[in-house]
Amino acid sequence: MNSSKKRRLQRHGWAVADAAEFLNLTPREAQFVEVKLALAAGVRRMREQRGITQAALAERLGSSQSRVAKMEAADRSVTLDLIMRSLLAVGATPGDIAKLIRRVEPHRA
Amino acid sequence: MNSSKKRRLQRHGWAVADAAEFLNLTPREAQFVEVKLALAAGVRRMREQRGITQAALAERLGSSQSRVAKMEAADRSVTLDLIMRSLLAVGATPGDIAKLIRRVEPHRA
DNA sequence: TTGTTTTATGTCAGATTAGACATAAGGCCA
DNA sequence: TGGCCTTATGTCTAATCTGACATAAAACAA
Repeated sequence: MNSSKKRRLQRHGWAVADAAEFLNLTPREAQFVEVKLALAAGVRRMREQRGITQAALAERLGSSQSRVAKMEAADRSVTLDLIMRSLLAVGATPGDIAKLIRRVEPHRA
Repeated sequence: MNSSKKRRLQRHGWAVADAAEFLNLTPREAQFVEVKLALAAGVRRMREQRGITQAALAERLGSSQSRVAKMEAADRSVTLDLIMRSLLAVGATPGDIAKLIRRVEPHRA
């Protein structure tokens, strides 16, 4: 991980970690973060595919553009609830969502 | 839905609805609630399968028995975040979680 | 370049959820 | 019946998250 991204993440409260660094977190927490990242990335991808701006999505959600930006960045201040609502708001089906989650690497037992 | 359950849900702040009644909620909100219910039910099922008590799960989560009870009831005061962490805490894999979500009925477009 | 649109970041007050605790209720066994 | 274990419900305060706003940065045209 490059150090500027690292600093940015740390500013937002993440225990910065990838691959080996994930050892800072418990395996379960690391997995949780991965799920969150995967779903947030799904929101961005589907939103862009549909040509919807963050502001437009925010309006559908009754939220704000800044929050959508933070959500897509999987900022610590964003709950899975908002991410899930966003997925549904961009038209993701349960099947789409399931697919995003299934791709997350299971952690070694 | 029987009326006692209905009353119980209403006490907890849910706009009570199933099938036709879901028309109270926007389709997206109804879908969100269904996802939440499905995942919460998954926690209960997997926890029971493994013979773990709510108190034991709470300890793994650094939470309390009462919160786990509310979570399994998909109480309004419980976020998807806690439900997701719980699934991982009872050993659900991303595949397991994906399966729970995929079963949710997509709402008619 | 300049202007326009979109996205990113920072902050805040108000709303919501958190874990904790007490206690009721249910289930089970002797 | 009486204990014992487990789950359910209600209620606190502290912690966290929310939408909103301002503004910076980036992306893209003209």
